Amino acid sequence: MPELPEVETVRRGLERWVARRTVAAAEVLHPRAVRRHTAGAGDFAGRLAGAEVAAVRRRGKYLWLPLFTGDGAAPSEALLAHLGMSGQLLVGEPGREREKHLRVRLTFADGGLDLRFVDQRTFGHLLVADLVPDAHGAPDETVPEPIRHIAPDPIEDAFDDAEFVRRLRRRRTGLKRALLDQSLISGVGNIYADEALWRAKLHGARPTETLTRAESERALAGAREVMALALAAGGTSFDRLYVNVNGESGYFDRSLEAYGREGQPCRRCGAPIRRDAFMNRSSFTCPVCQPRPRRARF
DNA sequence: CAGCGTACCTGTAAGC
DNA sequence: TGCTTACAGGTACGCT
Repeated sequence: MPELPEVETVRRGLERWVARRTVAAAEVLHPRAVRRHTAGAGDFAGRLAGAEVAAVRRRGKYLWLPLFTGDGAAPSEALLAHLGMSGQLLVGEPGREREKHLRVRLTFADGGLDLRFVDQRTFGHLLVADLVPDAHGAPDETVPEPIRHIAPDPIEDAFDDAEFVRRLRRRRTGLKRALLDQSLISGVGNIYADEALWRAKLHGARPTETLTRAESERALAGAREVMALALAAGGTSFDRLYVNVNGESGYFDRSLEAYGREGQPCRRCGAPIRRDAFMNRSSFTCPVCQPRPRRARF
C-alpha cells in the first residue's frame, strides 16, 4: 500500500490492534524481507521477542513501532517497516491459513491476533533500528536512524512550507521528479504526484527553477488536498494488493482525476487525458489544463 | 554533490 | 492455447 494515505490507513489499524501489546516471537519466512537489518534475521527476531509496542508512528511511506524493552526507559529502538510496491501488514486470527507471500509473522504474548507482513514483490522490508533525535521535528522527537534523511510529509506538523518552496525552487530538475524525492517531501508517490499536479494545473516536466513561489505553493496544496481526500476514503486500491490491516480496500480510485485515465475526458475541461512514459513508469496529464513546458524535463 | 538510470522481484494482462 | 512483452503503488545504489 504504497503512498501516504494508504500507509496512514495501515498505521491507524496497527494503532488499534497492535499498540501496547507484547511480542512473543518473530518468525522470518523469507530472508529478503529483513535484508536491511544488517545483523541478520536471528538478531531481528531476538530484538523483537519480549518487546512491547509503545506506539505506531509514520513519516511519509515509512511506519515504525517504538519498542519498550522492559527496563522502564523510553524506547531506544523501533521496528521500522516499508511496504515497497506490494507489502501488506495484516492482523488476524493466529491459526488462519498462511498467505502465499507471507514473509514475516509476529505473535503476541496475549495469544491474540497476530501481525503478518505479506509482500508479493519483496521490495518492502522490516528492520529493527535505533531511534535518534529528529532533525526536522520537535527537540524531543525521535526517528529511526535509517530514515533520518527523509523529509517530513505534508500532513505532519514538522513540515515547513516555506522551507519546501525554497528548496524546490533551488533544484534543477523536473517538478514531478522533485515531488517524488523523499528527501525533499515524503509520502508522495506516482499516483498522488499526478493528482497533485492535475489539481495545481502544472505539468510534471516543468523545470523546478522556473516555478514561481505561487506555483510551488499550488503544487504543495494539491498534494495536501488530494492526500487528505484519499485518506478519508481509506486510500486507493485497484486490486487486492492494497488493503488495510483487516484486508479491506479503500475506494479513492473512483475519485482519481488523472492517474490511470488515459484517453478519458478531463473532468475540468473535457480534453482526453494523456499518458507519457516517465522514469520507467507512467505519467498522466491533461494536455489543456497542464500544458507541457517548452523546455520539458522529461 | 546533485541528478539520473538501472536493478531488485512476482504477477497479471495484452499482444501475437 | 501458449509464448513473449509491457507494466504495476518504491527505493537504493552506482555512475556522470
